[in-house]
Amino acid sequence: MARVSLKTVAKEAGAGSVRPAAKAKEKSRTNDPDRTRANIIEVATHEFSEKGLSGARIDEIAERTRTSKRMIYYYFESKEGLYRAVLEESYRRIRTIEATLDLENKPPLEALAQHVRFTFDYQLANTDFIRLVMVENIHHGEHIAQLSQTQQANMAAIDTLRGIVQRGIDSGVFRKDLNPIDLHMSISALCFFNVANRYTFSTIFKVDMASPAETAARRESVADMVLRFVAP
Amino acid sequence: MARVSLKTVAKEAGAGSVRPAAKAKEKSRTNDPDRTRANIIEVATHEFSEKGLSGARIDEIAERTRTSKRMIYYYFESKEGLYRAVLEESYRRIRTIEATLDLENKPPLEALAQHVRFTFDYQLANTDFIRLVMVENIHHGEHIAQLSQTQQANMAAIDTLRGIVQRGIDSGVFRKDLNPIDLHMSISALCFFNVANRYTFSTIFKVDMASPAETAARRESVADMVLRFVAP
Amino acid sequence: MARVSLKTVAKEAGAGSVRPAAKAKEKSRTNDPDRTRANIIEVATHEFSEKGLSGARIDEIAERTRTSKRMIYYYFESKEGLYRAVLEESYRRIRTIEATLDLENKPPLEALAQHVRFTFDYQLANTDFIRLVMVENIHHGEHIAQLSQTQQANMAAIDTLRGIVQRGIDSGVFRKDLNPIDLHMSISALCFFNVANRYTFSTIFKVDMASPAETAARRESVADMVLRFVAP
Amino acid sequence: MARVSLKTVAKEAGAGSVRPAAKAKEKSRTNDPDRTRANIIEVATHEFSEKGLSGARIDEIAERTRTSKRMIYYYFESKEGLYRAVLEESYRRIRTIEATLDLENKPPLEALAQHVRFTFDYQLANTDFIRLVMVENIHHGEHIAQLSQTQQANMAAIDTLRGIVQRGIDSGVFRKDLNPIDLHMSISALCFFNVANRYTFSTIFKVDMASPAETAARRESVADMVLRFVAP
DNA sequence: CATGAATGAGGATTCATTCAT
DNA sequence: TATGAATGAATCCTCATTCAT
Repeated sequence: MARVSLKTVAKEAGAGSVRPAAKAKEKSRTNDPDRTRANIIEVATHEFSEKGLSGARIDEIAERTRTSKRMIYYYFESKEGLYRAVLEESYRRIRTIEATLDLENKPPLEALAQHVRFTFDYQLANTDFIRLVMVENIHHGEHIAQLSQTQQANMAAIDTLRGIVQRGIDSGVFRKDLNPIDLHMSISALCFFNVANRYTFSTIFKVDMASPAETAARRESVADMVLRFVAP
Repeated sequence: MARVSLKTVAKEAGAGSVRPAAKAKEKSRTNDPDRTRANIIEVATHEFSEKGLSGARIDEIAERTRTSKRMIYYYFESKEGLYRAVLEESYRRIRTIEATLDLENKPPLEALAQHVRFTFDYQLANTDFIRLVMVENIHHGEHIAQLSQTQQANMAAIDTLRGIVQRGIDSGVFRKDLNPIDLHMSISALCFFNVANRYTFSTIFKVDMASPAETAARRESVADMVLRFVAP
Repeated sequence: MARVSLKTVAKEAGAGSVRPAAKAKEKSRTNDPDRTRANIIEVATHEFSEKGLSGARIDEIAERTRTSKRMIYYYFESKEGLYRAVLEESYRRIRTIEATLDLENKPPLEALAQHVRFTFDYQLANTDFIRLVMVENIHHGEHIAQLSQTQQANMAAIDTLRGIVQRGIDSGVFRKDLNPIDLHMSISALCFFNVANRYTFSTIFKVDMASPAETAARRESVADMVLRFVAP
Repeated sequence: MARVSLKTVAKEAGAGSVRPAAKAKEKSRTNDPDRTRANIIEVATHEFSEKGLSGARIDEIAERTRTSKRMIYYYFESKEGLYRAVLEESYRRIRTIEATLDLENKPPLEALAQHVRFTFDYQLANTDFIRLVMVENIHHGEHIAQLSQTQQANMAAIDTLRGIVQRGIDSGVFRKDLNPIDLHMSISALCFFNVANRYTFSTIFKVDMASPAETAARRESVADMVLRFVAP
């Protein structure tokens, strides 16, 4: 069963934003709107994910940016505008990534296992995204609701999954009464928890959920649980 | 298989604080420190869970209280002190509740199913608690870490579960390589997600995760997934 | 020339308030109004002298007291009332002390030297008093002005000094045009500075004005300066 | 013997900040950071000197300013930050002034007399500075200790004095065993007292220490005392 | 496009003082 | 007398946002 290595799911946030000439904080005038925007979003993504929407500070975001506070307002209008842009970009990224995995040609069981492990690894490697989702839920999803249909577009994941499920049922290796959305929710839940509740769980159960050993064991347990769930 | 009804797991927060004579906002001098404290915690629990630590406002909490802002500082010293008290109380409550379920005398499979359904229902009925856990994780668990060992004490749930797992393995109805903590994590993850990620998931997948129908179906799917997971 | 040892001018504040049975903070009910009052004043004297009138906190004073905050208001009515009582008591004490020195029977030069050294040592040993005077001057003397004539009564010091000056002039060892009040002011100024400006002076000139060596040298310099000043 | 007139030592605080067009409280947006900063410091100097660090109110300072409370925090971060800036500026000013007096070319006795009278007059004319020093000592010099070495730099006064003393000893008009720092302390003490303890002393001795007559007489007495002190 | 200065509205916290018992 | 609980009025400080250049 092919494994999707962590390298494959390398941290997405900020990927593509490698700026060779950008020495630490020289705040040189870029005059490249796209880069400026991208830089702000990159910084803001991290800040919002670390401190939440209310906890993040525009001043601090501006400071870690290659540009100034004024530009944040110029491009995003308000703190919430910036937050929405961050949210949108994070969701856009995951959609893009999920679409690149080619699982269509693998046998259903293998495809499902790979999908689960990929999801697990992706979430592990993109804690910023996971935490943004938490933040958004704390805010009752009011900002994601404001994004256009396209922007909040149904994740590619569910389509992939739907395909796998169908092929699995058709070939008789999955049970017939599977609901793809329900299955997706279970997979999400199992993967999400590891990142989202890491701190409280680690504290209460005196384990380090972020350690490689725990992580590896957990990944297999999750995959195992999902595979057992779909078996006829 | 006995079902634990929602009634059984009625919302805990505020239980015991039913004060017959307390008309809305009469703000009379109580001179009953316990009641004052409890009232503040009750209100604050809700505010923090709704808006997060940074998003909640002491002024607003005070306003919804039978007492004044000054009293919050009198009893809890600071916003963070209040938050810690809220966290502690929420955890204390769940520990108490979990300990009351009598699953020891039921056959392992039935006990496990009941435990899963209870967990699912408790979390559903106590969204404040779930959201507080999210909030605390957004804050990197720094406040729960400050509570004493006793206060962050290992949940009763894990002990219950350990017992069930042992009995299940002994009687041959569970597979032998089960890890109670791992199992607990899976159950938590599956139950938690339904409350925690309700908003983003509902928005993206155009379903109402809070609806009774969805909820009931999901509860069974979760129980099913867990039972399949432990099967030999 | 007789020296008044530091022992002779032992710290006044709190003298007489030695309470044998008062173990650290047991807050036993005293039911002895005078002792309660004295205890409050003792504590308050120190607090006001350390932090000033605005800087001192009633809560903190109460806490260091054998009694409670309520008693402070019971006895002194307000923070300012307490401060005035503290001021009054401090001035009363110095008057009492100054009157006990018997310098009348000593030759003028020796008497003056002894008086200067005593003043120097008394101030050194009673920094609380000195600092209270500073505090009162920061507040434009408005509280001492509220004390009755008797309470702000001309210090005994000036009478002693007047006597010495007269005898010195009469016996020809002092010059004739000495003004006792002016002389008193000079003596006060020279002694006061050592305690009052200790911190800024020590910091700027990198010396430790509170050290025994500095102190001893300074005492002699002051005495020398005064004696040279009165010489014919 | 040349006298340094009061005019020469005109109140320093605020010198240079004479702004012809600044009508009382027009609060127009200046966009001149230096002026804004200077204006805040000028006002704060007076407030802190009048009421002490704890007694001064940021609100009140802001109100007397051409700008707003927010700007105080913009430039000085906190009440203590503002206080430190005030302290630093006051010390900077006196250093500057002291350095401008040309006493090097005058005969030692005359130079010393002039130095003493100048010190006396400067302190009299700059009560704000004197009172700030008192305030700082009430706070145990903790803020001056936080200024950099340069900022708390040894006063120019001591260098001047050292030169005079050396010349006086060399020319035989001063006694040989003079210690410049000790002499400086005596001069400071004598001058300081007149301003610092004005209120309590005036109240107790029923004189108006601030009156021109008292002041003039005292200036001469102080000069006299110092000159007698240095005589061989 | 870009920046430092400026701001009003709010937000956490503190304090002297009073009340109920 | 004595005490813990309670309070209103400040008081310090912060934040998202806007203006002048």
